[in-house]
Amino acid sequence: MPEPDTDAGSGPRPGAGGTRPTSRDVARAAGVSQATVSLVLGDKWRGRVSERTARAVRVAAGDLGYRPNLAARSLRLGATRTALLVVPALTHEYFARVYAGAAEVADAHGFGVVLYPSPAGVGPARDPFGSARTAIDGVIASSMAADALAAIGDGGLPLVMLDSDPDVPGGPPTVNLAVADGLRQVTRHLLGLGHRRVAHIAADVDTWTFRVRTEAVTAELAAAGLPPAPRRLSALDVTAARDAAVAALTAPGPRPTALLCDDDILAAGACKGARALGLRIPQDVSVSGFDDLALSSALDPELTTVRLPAESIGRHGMTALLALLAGRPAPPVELPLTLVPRASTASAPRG
Amino acid sequence: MPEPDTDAGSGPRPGAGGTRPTSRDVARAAGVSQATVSLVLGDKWRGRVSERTARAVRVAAGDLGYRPNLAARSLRLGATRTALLVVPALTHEYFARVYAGAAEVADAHGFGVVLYPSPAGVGPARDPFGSARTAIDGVIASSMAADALAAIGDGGLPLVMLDSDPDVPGGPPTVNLAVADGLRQVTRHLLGLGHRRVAHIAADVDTWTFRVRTEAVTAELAAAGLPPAPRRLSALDVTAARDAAVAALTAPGPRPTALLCDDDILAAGACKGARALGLRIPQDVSVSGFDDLALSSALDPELTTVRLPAESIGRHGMTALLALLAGRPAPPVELPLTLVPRASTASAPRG
DNA sequence: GGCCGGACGTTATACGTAACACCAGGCGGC
DNA sequence: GCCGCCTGGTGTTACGTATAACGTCCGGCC
Repeated sequence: MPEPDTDAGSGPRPGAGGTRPTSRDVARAAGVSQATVSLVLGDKWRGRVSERTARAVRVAAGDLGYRPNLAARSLRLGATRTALLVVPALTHEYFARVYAGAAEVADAHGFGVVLYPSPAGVGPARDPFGSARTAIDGVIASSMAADALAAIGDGGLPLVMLDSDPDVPGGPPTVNLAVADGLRQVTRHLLGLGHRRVAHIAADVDTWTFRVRTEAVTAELAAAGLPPAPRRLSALDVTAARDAAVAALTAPGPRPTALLCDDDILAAGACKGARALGLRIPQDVSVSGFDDLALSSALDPELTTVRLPAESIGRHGMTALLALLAGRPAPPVELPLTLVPRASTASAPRG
Repeated sequence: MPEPDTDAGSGPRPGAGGTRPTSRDVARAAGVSQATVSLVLGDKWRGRVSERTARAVRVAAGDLGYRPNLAARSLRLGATRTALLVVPALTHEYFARVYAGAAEVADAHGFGVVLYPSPAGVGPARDPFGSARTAIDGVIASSMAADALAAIGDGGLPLVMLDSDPDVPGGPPTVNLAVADGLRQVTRHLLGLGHRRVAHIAADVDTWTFRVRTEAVTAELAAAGLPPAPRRLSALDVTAARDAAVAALTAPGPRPTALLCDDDILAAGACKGARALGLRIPQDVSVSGFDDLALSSALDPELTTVRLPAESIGRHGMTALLALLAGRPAPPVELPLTLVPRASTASAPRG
C-alpha cells in the first residue's frame, strides 16, 4: 500500500498549518507501535518498556509537537476529567474567586474546570448548560435557585452544590459558608455599638444563601429584645440599593442609625443614598456590608464587612466532586466567616 | 495520586436506569438503524427519511432521554464547536463582560465558549491552557503580553487577539478598542477644564493596551504645548494606586491639579490618596478613570471615566473567530469609545 | 535439554458518532 | 422491456486513543 507520508522524523513541525500529529505519527517516528506510545506517554510503562525506547518515544513526541486528541481520549475512557462550574454571574468578584479555588484543586488532580455563567440559574431542562456544550464528568453549582437545581439534577451527573440549602433530604452534597453566623456577627457588632434602629437592605434574590441572611438578622435582633429590622429589597445593584437606602432613611418614624446590607455592592449604594440625604458615615449612620470585595476597601470610608473565603469554598467544592467521582461520599462542609470591622460603622449617635 | 477513579462515567447511575443511552439504543427503540437516528437528529433527513420514521426516532430519543456523546461527535467531526477565551483575570469586571458578548454570538451559531483565566498571560508552552484541558477549535485571547502570545501561537489553532497590537506584521487578526483615542478624549477634557499640571497614574502591566495609553496622553499634552505628565506606576490595585497618588501629590514642585488614571480601579485608589492628604475631589484635585466599571458609579463623587464596550468587543471577537474557522478572512476591527463626564472632574483651582 | 518466567513489545479491539456508498422497490418514459 | 430516477432507508467505515490479550526473545534452573 502506498505511503504518501514524507515526514520521516526529519525535524520539528510545530503549528505549520497541516493536520495535527497523532500518536500513530509519533509511533512511526520512534519506530515503535502506537500502543507503546500510549503506554509511555500515559506513564504506564514501568517494567513494560525499556528506558531507551521510552526516551525515544518522548523525543519523537517532542519533535512532532504531539498533543493528544482530548476528544478521542474522552471517548475511550468514558470520562473527560473536566468539571463544570455553574455560577449565577461572573461580574460578581466572589464567583471569580470561587473559580480560582476550584481550578487549583482540579489542576492538582489532572482535572479541568469549565465555567458556565448562567444569568437565571440555568437554562431549560432540555439543555441546561446552553453555551457550555462541552463533555463533562460532573457539576459544581453555586447559589442556584430551587427550580434551577431540578434542571441540573436531570443531567444525571454527579453534582455538588455551593451556598445552597444543606437540609434537603436526599439532596446533593453541599459546601456552604456559615452565612447565618456571619450575619449574626454583623448584627451583634451593630448592637454592641449601641444601635437600636437597624434597617436591613436585602437582595431581592430567591436563593438559600440570601434567604438565611434575613432569618439570621431577625433572630439575633429578637434575642436582644428588638423588633425585626425594617427590610428593604433591592436588586443586587448600586443604584437600586441607593434608592432602598433613601427609602429606609426617610420612612416615617425615627430614622435608623444603621444600614445592615446583605452584600458589599448594596452597601456601596447605601452609602450613596445616605450621603445624598446629607448624612455622614459613620457619624450619622453606620453601614455594613458582606463579602469583602475589593470594592469595600476602595470606598471611603472603608467598609465594615464580612470576609468570605471564596477560594476556599471553591477548593472544597472541587474536592467534594472528586470524591463523588471516585465513588466516595462527600460529607457536607461549612466554612466559618470572620467579621472585618472597618471605618463605616461607629457608635450610634445619641438622641 | 488517586488512580482508580477512571470509571467515573461508566458506573450505573440510579436515576437514569443504567448507562447513558446511545444513538444505537434509540435506533433499537425506534426500529431503525443507527444511521437513520443520526440523520434525523442531525436535521439532515429532508428527502431521505419519511416524516413518520423521523417522528418515531424523535419520540424514542425523547423517551430514553438521549443526549449525544459530545466526545464521540468531536472525534468524528474533527471539530468541537467550542472556543476558548483566554483572559488575564476574571475578577476584573471588564473580562466578564467580554465573555458575555462572546457567548452571545457563539450561542447563536451553535458554538460554546470556555473560559481560561490565566493569571500571568498563559502558562508554559508545553500546555498553554493549564486547567482548561478541553478540546477546542480556536482561541480568543484578550490583553496578552507578548511572550504569552508566542505560547498560544504554538498551539497551531486559529487565533483572534483582543486589545492587542494590531500592527504586528503577519500577526493574528485583532479586535481592539480605540484606547488611544479614549485617552486623548480624557486628556482634552482635563485640558479644557484648565488643568495644566496633570499626573498620570498608570498600570505597571506590560501589555499593548496599557502601553498605548501613556503614548496617547503624552502626545496630547505635547500638542497643547505641555511637558509629559509625571507618570507613576502602580499595580492594578487600589492600595498601590493610593500610594502612587500620594507620591504624585506630594512630589517636589507645584502640586498636580488632576490625576489621570488608566483604569477605574486605579482611580478609586487615587481618590483615597487625595482624601488622605485632606484634598477635596473635585474642588482641589480632579480624578479621571477608564473602564466605567460598576465601581465608578459607586464611588463618591461618581467617577469621570471612559465607557468601554466590553460586550461588543466580545461579540466582534467571536465573530472574527467564526470567520477564521470558516476559512474567511477576519479584517481588523477598532471600536470607538465615549467619554462619560461625571462629578470627579471640575475646573482647575485658580492659583 | 526442556521448561519457566521476566523483560519488552505488538496486535487487535472498542468507545459513539457522522457520513459515504450502496440497495430495494416503485413508477414513469420511450 | 429496459433504463433512469426518486423515495426511504441500511451496512460499513473511520476518527485517535487506551488497554486487554497475546507473542517473542533469552537467561537461568532443575
